[in-house]
Amino acid sequence: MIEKAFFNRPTLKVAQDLLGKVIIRNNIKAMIVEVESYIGPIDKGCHAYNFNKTKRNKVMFERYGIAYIYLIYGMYNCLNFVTEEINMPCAILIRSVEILEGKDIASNNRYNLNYDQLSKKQIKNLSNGPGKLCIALNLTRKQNKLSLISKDLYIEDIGYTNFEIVKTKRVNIDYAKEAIDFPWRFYIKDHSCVSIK
DNA sequence: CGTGAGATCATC
DNA sequence: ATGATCTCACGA
Repeated sequence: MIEKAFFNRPTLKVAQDLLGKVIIRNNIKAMIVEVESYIGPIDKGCHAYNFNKTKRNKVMFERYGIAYIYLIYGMYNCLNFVTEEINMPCAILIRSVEILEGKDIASNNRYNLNYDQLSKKQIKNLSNGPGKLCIALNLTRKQNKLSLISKDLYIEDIGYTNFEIVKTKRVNIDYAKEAIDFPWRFYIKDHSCVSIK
């Protein structure tokens, strides 16, 4: 298990170090393939821009090492990892994972089918997006504020480092003014599970 | 393969 | 009114 101090480092560093690590959840192992960083104090794309604290985003103001999960577009959840100290609202959005183990559990969460019953398209769409991976991993707002070193949700290092990191703009934050262009989205180069190239 | 509309609701 | 998204139908 990765210790909590892992998250007590600069958000952009933590985000890149998360690539290739594995989320353990309900007997599912899911490798992190794509992330985005959100840095409240200076980031107009972030819910907590300019330290703006609301009922929804207050978890971001807590200490590093917990999950921030919120509802988006009325029907989907997004999983974030909170970084930095208390009252420094920063987080990392998990955008895509590859299911390594527990494929039947994940595919049942998502499609009510076993993995070997999935179509090619369903396999591709199993967990390659922030909303999709939350369904596959059975994460909802009930897990908001959950510790990232709990038995129900934690991270492991499986020693996978043999990849290049692509750094690019974040997705779907057209309203974020100058922050639109911040290169704070990171993904594993050439990985088939990346949501958008 | 790509495109576009509709779903659906907490938040501001 | 809007969104850190996804699905489906449609056309190529």
